[in-house]
Amino acid sequence: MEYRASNGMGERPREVFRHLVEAYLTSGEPVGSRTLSQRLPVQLSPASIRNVMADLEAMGLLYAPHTSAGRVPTEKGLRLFVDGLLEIGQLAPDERVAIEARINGSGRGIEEVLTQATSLLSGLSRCAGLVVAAKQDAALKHVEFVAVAPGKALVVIVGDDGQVENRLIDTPMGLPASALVEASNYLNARLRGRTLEDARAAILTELEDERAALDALTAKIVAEGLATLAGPEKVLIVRGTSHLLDTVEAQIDLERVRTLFDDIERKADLIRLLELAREGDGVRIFIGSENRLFSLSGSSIVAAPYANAQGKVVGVIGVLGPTRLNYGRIIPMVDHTAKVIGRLLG
Amino acid sequence: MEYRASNGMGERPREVFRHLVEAYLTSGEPVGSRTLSQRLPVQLSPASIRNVMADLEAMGLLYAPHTSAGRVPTEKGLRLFVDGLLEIGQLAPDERVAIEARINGSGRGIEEVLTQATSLLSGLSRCAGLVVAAKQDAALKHVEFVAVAPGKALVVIVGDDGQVENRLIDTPMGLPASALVEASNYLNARLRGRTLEDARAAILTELEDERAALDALTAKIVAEGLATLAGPEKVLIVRGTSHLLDTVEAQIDLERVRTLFDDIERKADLIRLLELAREGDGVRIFIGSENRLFSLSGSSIVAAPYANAQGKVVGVIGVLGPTRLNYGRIIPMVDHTAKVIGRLLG
DNA sequence: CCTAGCGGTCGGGACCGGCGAGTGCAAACT
DNA sequence: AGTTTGCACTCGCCGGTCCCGACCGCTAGG
Repeated sequence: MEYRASNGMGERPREVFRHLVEAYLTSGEPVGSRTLSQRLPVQLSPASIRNVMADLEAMGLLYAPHTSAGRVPTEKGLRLFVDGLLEIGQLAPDERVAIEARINGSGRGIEEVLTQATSLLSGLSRCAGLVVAAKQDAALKHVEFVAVAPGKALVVIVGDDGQVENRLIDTPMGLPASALVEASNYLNARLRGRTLEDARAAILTELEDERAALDALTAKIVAEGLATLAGPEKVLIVRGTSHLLDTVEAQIDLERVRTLFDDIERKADLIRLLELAREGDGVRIFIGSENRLFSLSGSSIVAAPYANAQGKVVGVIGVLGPTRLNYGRIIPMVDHTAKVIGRLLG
Repeated sequence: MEYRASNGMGERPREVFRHLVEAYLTSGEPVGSRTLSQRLPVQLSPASIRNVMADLEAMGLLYAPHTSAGRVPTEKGLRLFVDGLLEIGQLAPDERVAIEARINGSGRGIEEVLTQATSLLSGLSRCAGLVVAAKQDAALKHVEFVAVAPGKALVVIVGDDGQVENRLIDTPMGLPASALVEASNYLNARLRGRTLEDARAAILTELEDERAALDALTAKIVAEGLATLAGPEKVLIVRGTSHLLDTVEAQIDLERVRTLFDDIERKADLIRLLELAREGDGVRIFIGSENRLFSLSGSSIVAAPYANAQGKVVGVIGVLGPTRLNYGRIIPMVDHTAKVIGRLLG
């Protein structure tokens, strides 16, 4: 009569698997049956463990780099581990304090806070730290057109979060100053408190239907201003990349690290990947080549979204390291950092 | 009767030295007397060359990593080489074309142009590419104060080069809108066409002397606006860092590369170093640990300032790689890129 | 169902010797 | 005197061998 867990594994295999992964995570080397039998809480001979491991290997959770080496978890195995078996540690009190102190202590600018948080995370986790701050869908507070030269005007957009954005647009020659003022007023009346994406479509259709009480020139300015606001710009901050060279694996397979650096610089793929972490509000974990977006051969990402005062997700912060990283320690770390940032944005 | 050059070296030693460095630069390995004797245009036996090399070693220009290895130039030797002995090659026509096409073809935004140029440089030189764009002393075109919330105003500064900058300032409660307009007008009248640094001191003293025809409130705004404009902000763009892992040396001495990455991220030192390249208008070269600012152990920087239409230096572009890089090829490359950028800014 | 033991496999580290590149010195050459 | 030749010596590197330790799978026994 045996207890069967939902994942279709008996109690013993599960325990063996869990300890194997934990041992692997700290050592980075293949784990053999002997080591495991010493480590396991229940008394179990190496031979029995070998049998269990053979089963696990058949399930695709483990593999042996070569005969007569220990076993290593596969990506599938790691996934199972983090999904079900991982016991998430408590954040060490000193780390908790460090995070709060350093983040609260940094300057006021939002970008500065994020930079601080990232480099802190990278330091604590000894991985690369990442932040994506989406500039796009913050609610708007104010829009202003400023003439800067004949035929040129500047659109200044101030977000609710204090973020400021500006674009240069071309204006028709001989545009009266009043048109700019009018355009500003028109947009401010409609945009305030809404997100850009939100308002844009509505205003554009309104303009097309000529329901707006604007003269042609002003309407043109408004349209042009809106168009430039389209760009879904994201900013990506990366810190502590040098940690990517720390691991033993990196020394062997330098080529992999090279492509990783290139990917980070290209950044587009990385941003797209991190965007996936926005859905759902917990920590998300991407292991190895689970997704095609990013050639993270042998790398994992642990990322958590952070929200502003209105509970709206405005960005993602996380950590990038080898698949073999201390998930139990890093997950609460990322989680807590995201929360602290969220609190600070409120 | 022997010809003696100004650097206190005979003709033969100089030739030997030059060829040794060139050989080293392409191979990266210590160069022995036999190899050199084959390479040298004049017939000379290995033994004679050994004698010459012994002299050069005594002068501190060469050193042998161990007995019975070839010689390698010291930093002092490299310095001498680039200063006097280096024959600067012509830029290959296809490279010239590539540079011009890619830079001219990129978008209009100045930052985008620089990013393109940097990643191009990094690609061609197979090193990391660097740009420092100084935001500070572009001439100003327009300044505007925009009220965004009670007690908050935005200062928008538009530079001659189209660069836009903004800062949030606190304003006294109950500030009339007219004060902001007045402040804008006041500053525009005085700032236009001058650089920030230029105008700032003058205006501040004028304010203190109360010579300005402004009411107290407006004066306060102007002062506050000016204060926030102080920051000598620089932007650093780095591309192609993965090339730093290319060289054979890197594989051996990963630790060095690690600190290099950290330095690049910290960026402050790097910027300070690159700023040195602004003085004088040619290409400047920093070899190894010649300067204390930056722990560029084993790294060199080749950098050139670029100027705007007014001939004012507004930034520095360059390349960061191992000391052992093909100076003859890279120097004209950096030089030309800087010129193309300058032309584009005009 | 577990355990103990056996035979087999494989990677890694230590050791050794030969090879080649390069040096320095001294003697011979021009 | 400067240059070349020859020679002895020093290293670092490479490949081979050997041994050890860590594992595994299998089978027999509790």
